Amino acid sequence: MSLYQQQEIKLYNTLTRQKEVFRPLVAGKVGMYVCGPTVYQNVHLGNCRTFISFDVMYRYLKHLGYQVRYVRNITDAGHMVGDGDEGEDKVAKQARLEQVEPMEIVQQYTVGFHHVMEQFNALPPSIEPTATGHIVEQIDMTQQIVENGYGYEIDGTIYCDVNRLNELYPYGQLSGRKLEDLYSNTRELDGQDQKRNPLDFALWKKAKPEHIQKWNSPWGTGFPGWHLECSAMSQKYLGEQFDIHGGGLDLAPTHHTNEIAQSMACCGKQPAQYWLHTNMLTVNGTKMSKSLGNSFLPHELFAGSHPLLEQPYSPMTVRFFFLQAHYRSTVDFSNEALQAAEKGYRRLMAAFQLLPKLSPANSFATSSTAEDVALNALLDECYACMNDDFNTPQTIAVLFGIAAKINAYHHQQAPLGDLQSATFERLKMVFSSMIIDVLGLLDETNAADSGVTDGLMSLILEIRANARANKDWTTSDIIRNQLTALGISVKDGKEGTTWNLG
RNA sequence: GGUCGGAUGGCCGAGAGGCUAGGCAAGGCUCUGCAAAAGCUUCCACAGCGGUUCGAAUCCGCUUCCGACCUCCA
Repeated sequence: MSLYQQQEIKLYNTLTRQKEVFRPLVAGKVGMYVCGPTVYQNVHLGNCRTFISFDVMYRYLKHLGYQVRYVRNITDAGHMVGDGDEGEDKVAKQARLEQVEPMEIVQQYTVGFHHVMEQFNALPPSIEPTATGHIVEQIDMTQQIVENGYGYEIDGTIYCDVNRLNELYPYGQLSGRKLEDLYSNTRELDGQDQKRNPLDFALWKKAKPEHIQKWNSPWGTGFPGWHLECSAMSQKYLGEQFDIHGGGLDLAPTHHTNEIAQSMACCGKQPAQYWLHTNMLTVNGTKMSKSLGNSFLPHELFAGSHPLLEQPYSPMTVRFFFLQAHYRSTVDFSNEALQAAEKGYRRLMAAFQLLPKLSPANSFATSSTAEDVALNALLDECYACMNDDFNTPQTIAVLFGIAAKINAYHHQQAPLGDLQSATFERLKMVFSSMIIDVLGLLDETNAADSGVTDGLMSLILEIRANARANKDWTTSDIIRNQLTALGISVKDGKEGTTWNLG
């Protein structure tokens, strides 16, 4: 029996604006699509937050035993700079600015993106398709939409007919908007004259002669509209209908709304059962965004090399910081908050390190005790919290409760022997599963651990133990102070001396 | 302007009609050669004004502030 058969997940569906019980289309399998980055610049932290949120969902679903196919695209064409249809392709523009091939831009920033996600310990998705690698699929989908009567061609560009689609289903549903509201707020933009209606959007665009990234199509030379790649690729790898579609909240009103439009126009089906949206990262209460220029690059954060940063923050500190807020809430970046997260993360990992060293003074309980019941309740709660729309902050709160238990057992402030043997095994399994497998936290505080370091530390601490036995406090304190200066903290406990980095 | 979402203790952040959030910071106690760590403990918050209710941070109105989207952004 898989864990998922014992756990009922509820998740907040943007489409219905309520929490719903998660039931995959195919029992035991989950198809998840997340809108990935446009690779024309360094990823910034807002993107990272979104991908870390979905990484935890992916990890948790896998932990529960689901077979998950996680598809996250790389946008390397068709994403426009500026307003309307006359903007320049982002990748092409960057290529022009850096005087290199578009594919060089794509390569450079894709590699950089992967590197950063690896630093954050995010698992790679199952499939990471690119827009340029799926031009044929996008042309096919456009043709199908035209055949179905929801697309029309004007001078080599194919538009999606939003008015007609709205007869089929409520077009603005995902962002809670009605078509007339959308129209009343449409701005008059240059270059939109050829569309029948301002809300119509391009499926395929005619390329100007100077355009670098372009392909042949039934309508002449052109390139796909930005929204189309996600529809075409999710359909190819996950089917016409799949379970979860995710992305940043800012994608909901336009990009995801149009993805739904394309799928409805092509297949007459809502592509995803559950739409999940992560909220924005803010700095001083304002959305962190590329265009506002208030974003830190991940490496600036890790190095502390940004005027707004008082110190470096490690990838795991940042990951932990993100997970201490729910994915649907905004998170505000500040030095104070990050420093608090850093200490909390270390506290949690210190307990994690103690866990394998625990053993009961005498023997385990053979029947139920109050302590045994209390601990089992905490372990159950970890799952209950994750099941509740992947509530990582609550889960972490429970993990801190468990950490306090572990600390108390270790310092013999509470008797480990009050647990039953099976409960102790469960404690070890659940605590490390939650921290390592589900939350994806690496034990950074032990990162420099190696045979040599361990050996040296044992030697040093043995010398110090001798000094202490002789009440040679001077030597003892010199050793401890020097180690502290090196970033190694030494803690003398009843059961001996322990050390760790940081 | 339209639509949507927020305002929680010194700070960050969960929760969502009665039941401890949690982390960080601060105070006290225990332990300790000293320290650190740890455990216990104190600090009982929900923007304002009305209303519903036996009971509201949580529901309903109004007010004030803030943000997001409506152009590109995760």
